[in-house]
Amino acid sequence: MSDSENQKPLNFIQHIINEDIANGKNQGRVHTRFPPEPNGYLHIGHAKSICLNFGIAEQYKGQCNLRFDDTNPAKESDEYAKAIEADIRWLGFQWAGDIHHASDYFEQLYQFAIELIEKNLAFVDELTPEQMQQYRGNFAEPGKNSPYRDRPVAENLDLFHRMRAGEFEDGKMVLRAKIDMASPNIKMRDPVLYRIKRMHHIRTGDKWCIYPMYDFTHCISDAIEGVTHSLCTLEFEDHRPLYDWVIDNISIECHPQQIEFSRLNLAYTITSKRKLTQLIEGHYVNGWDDPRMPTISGMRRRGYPAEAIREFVELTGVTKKNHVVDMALLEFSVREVLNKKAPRAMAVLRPLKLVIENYPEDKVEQLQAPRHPQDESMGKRTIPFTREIYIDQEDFREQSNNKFKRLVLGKEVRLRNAYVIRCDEVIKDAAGKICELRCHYDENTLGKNPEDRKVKGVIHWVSATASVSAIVRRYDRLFNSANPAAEEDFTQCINPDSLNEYTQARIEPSLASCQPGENFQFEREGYFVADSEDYTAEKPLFNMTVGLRDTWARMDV
RNA sequence: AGGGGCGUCGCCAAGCGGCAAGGCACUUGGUUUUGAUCCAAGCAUUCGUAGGUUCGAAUCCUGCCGCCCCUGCCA
Repeated sequence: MSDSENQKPLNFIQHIINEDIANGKNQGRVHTRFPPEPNGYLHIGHAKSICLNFGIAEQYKGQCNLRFDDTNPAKESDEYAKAIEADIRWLGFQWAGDIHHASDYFEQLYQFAIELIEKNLAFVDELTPEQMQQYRGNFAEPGKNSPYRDRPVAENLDLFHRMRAGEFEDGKMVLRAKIDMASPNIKMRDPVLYRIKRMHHIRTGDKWCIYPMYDFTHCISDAIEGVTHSLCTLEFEDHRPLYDWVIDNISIECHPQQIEFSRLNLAYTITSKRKLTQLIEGHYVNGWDDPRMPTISGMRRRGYPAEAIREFVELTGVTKKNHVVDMALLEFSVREVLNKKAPRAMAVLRPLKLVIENYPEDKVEQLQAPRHPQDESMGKRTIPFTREIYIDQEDFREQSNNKFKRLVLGKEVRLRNAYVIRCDEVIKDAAGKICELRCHYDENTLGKNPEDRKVKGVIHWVSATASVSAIVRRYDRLFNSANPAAEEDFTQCINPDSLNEYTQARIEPSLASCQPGENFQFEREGYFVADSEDYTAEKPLFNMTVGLRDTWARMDV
């Protein structure tokens, strides 16, 4: 087959970059950056930006910087910055060189502001925020010039200097660009460049009492770092003329190209930082790394491999269309990765005791089973087989039609990795609840099928006497609405059954000595991960990552 | 109202004037000691809509319709 037949189609950003390279722009150099504000935890939406920026740099043998956009000390913390670094590394990316910070450029930014003032392209304004809003106009009406707009350059220079020196109260003055109050693009109506804010900054401490705004900072930071392609989300499209205006009007060579793409929205989830915080503060979930959270840390604790997240992002593509991606695609990516790498094991979530009457009472057989049915290199594990075992309550019915391929009274079933058994008797308690099954096994069915009959069902099990008790948590979607953010009150559509805890679960012994964070497939159930926080050998705790694809559940029997 | 974007299968998404890729989901068969995996097959006479240009239009032009973003001293 030819290369072209296998080649993935390029996305629109790659087309732009290819054209830039063909035209010799930036001497063929490709340099991107991931610029988070350290004011919260990274989520699936950020994962897209990370994969895109680092991915593009990788593909074009360029570089991708990590730059913290730390221009608003009111919101930022070092704790967030550290968590962001860890999440990026976990996703499998490494930034070029040291970490950058917008605050590294505060002095240069200040000098560029002075340049704008000297060119009569910026002025110090004393309008109150309310006045400024009125002067800005609206979609229908053009804005009006501030009465302070025509101050002499020298006065602006003096005032700006004194703003920095701390002579004025917070909020008393701002530095504004002098562009066009009648612009149909409201972002161009003399945007604020600097505000006075006496706040301790996580990196510059109390050195500054004025802080530059995003629109002034971001483009210059990109240019200083030699970024060639500044990739951001759609809502910044209106900012692009301002991005270009700033770069065009200061003395700097590099002019990065801003390109906007659409955010990654996932059905049945939210990514708004405010709402995520609400989930935590309202104790709807147990922290930022709760396995139901769409945060990177939540997905990690849930057992999603980084590779699966990368693949998912790749599968969703890069365009300018607003879209909402099906959860099914994420789950597909997770299963695909885990199917290959997760060792198999057996665990019974809802144990039902089963006694094999023709099996000797103190006999224990150490059965061998492959860790992976399609990958012999993963080796084998040992599973003890005994007279008393547990099966799942859902794998037994007193009577059923032959669609039910599990254990039925009077019928046979295969115990996975072990023998064929037949159920002879059901024992119930006073309330009529099934509490024990009495069965017989066929000793000639280990590793082979009976010759005279067909046994179609296979169920999983663990030894009653040689298994370990464990807690297993199963998760379902956090919201019952496909678009929780659009609900009047998103907390009203929280799924009350998003967490199901099985406290009586039993696991095969090999699972009791694993490492926190290890992934497994519990056969016939799904993929599970040893909890990275609360797993101990004494009290094993597993989280369900995702269930197996289940065509049985779709049938109505 | 003004500005900026976007409309191709249930969900993503190629396509850039020559006769609708691919993935997910779904359906149907086959293999199987996981109702998993794997394998095979099916799944848009049609590209928001109405006109126009052309031998030929998802692709070009025009009008309309729909959705998203913008009136922080947030990023």
